[in-house]
Amino acid sequence: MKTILEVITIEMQKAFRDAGYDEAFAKVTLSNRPDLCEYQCNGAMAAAKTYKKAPIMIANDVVVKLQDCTCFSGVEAVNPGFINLKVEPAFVAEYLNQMTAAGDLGVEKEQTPRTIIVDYGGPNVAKPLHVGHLRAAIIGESIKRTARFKGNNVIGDIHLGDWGYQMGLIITELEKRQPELSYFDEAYEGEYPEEAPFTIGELEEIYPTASAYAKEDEAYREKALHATYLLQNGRPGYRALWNHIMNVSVADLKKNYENLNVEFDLWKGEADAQKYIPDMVEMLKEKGHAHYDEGALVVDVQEEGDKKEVPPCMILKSDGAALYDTTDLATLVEREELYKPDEVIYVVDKRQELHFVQVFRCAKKAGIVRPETELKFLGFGTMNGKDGKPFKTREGGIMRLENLIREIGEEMYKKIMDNRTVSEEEALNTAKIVGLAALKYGDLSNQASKDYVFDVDRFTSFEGNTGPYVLYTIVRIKSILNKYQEMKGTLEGLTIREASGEFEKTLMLEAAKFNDVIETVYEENAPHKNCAYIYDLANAFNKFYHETKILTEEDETRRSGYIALLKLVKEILETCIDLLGFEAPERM
RNA sequence: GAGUCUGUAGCUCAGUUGGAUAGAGCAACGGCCUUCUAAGCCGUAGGUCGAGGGUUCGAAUCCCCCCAGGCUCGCCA
Repeated sequence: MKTILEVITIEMQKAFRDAGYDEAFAKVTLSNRPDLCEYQCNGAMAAAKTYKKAPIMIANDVVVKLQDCTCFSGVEAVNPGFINLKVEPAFVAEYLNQMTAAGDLGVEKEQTPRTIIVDYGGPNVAKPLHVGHLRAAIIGESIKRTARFKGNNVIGDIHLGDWGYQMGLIITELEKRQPELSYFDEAYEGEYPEEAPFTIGELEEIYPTASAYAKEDEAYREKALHATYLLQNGRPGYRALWNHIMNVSVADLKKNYENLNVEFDLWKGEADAQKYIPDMVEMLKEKGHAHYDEGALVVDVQEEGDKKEVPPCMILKSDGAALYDTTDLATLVEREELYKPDEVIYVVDKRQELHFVQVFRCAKKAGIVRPETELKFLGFGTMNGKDGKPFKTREGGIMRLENLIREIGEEMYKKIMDNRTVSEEEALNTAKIVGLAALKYGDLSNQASKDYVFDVDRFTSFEGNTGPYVLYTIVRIKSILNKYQEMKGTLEGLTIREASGEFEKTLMLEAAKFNDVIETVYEENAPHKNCAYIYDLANAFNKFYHETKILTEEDETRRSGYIALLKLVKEILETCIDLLGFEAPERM
């Protein structure tokens, strides 16, 4: 169904036409003066130049034509030329009833669904997830869910860092520790064991150890590089080890992302793209896109209008090895072949912007993707500590993600046990849900592209504009609805009535914004606007709640109207937080 | 050095893409629980929107120039 702004704009367009003006000026927006009106149109001022007329005169002409419109309870032209609109309570109630009946709250699906790949996550195997991975996961998940809600075919890809030097390092260190293993015997021709010769804990220790050795010991480094080379060229023992590393590591990653309520459709990685590299390099050379410069194979991506020099896209190093650019390009080749995406969204640290500019230009220039394929870079800022510097543990180290999540969960658990008398088990479960909401809301309520201050104390205080506040609001609504259902046996078949009070009308107008908000959040890839909206809606509800006796309302028509409204508000809030990637508990 | 992003209340952030009197939360102060969950609600105080110039009916928003800070700048990812 149409958004409420669209409905009102259509009325406004009609009025502009009837008054003899171009309907293009009839854009209606939310009012920025809620004391004066609920919606407004500033088109008369924009039209003043075209028609060489005072804006107020145009506004007056339009207002006359709006007099019979049943949507409005008040239409007014105000100097210098604002058109102020107050909507009829019955109109809003009717709109909300349509939303209730419409399924998915009346959100218009994409007419021609597109295939969208969201590339987020990007963890390296054999390394623990840390706070640096948090934003990609949280933001990417929300982008994915929103695009999917709008009816697109959305594929989330974790894009593992599972290839290259780090693997050579691990293999080298393993060989040093357990040279007797069959993986290192070149003459060995039997089956390799099914059990990995290490646990995830050992693996996480092996990599940093090996990395440190390699920096000090040149021979060790050479060995690791050679091991990388042998792995990439298919030495069976190394491939078998690689499989073990992958299995052990991916199992652990899945557990961690599950705790974050983040789910990938594809667990592809850099390794999957490798087989596309030789043909791609050949193509780039053949078509004349690539040339050698200082020994390396590069593709120029400088374009006219660039304010500064854009370095070429590096395809092969002087020693013939592939690079970051190469892998990302080959991944696009793979994606084009397997999924033919209309759009690929990269949710990565904004510091990688230049790299992606190079890759995107090269991919377009060389025809790796179709000209109409949208390649989007969604760079996010750094998560800083209270001191404004990148977030660290109290000891100054990098914070592991599982520790961060656990700390927040424990903090929540304490608060819940302090406040309420619930069973330990329920408190633990609730703490987990609320903690995750605090974490995600805290992140998503900031503009993704900006750095933000991650303040555990603030997020766990759950006052004001926080995830827990939103959850608390939902829980309150659930509680009322449950009680009503106990009395009446059902919550079905209720109708929202026109508002009888100011707070109720505000709440209804806020609820009616939902479709417009989702549209904006989707188009702009802006989850923080989703957060801002649910905060406003939660506020509107809490104000209404405070001044209205809902369950004890004696007029049953009015009471069932309240309940119908609450049911819709709850559904909106739950839908919104689902798009943000968290959920509400039954009680708090 | 070049490019780029950021600068809004003491702190953390919004600001509907040029609209009317710049908004929230936290922190501070004052009120509201025998009544649907007080993790809530109401109120007070807090601003030269980094500085200056320009564009126009109108600028936190667009342009120019400074100031301060972050980030990036070919064989790492």
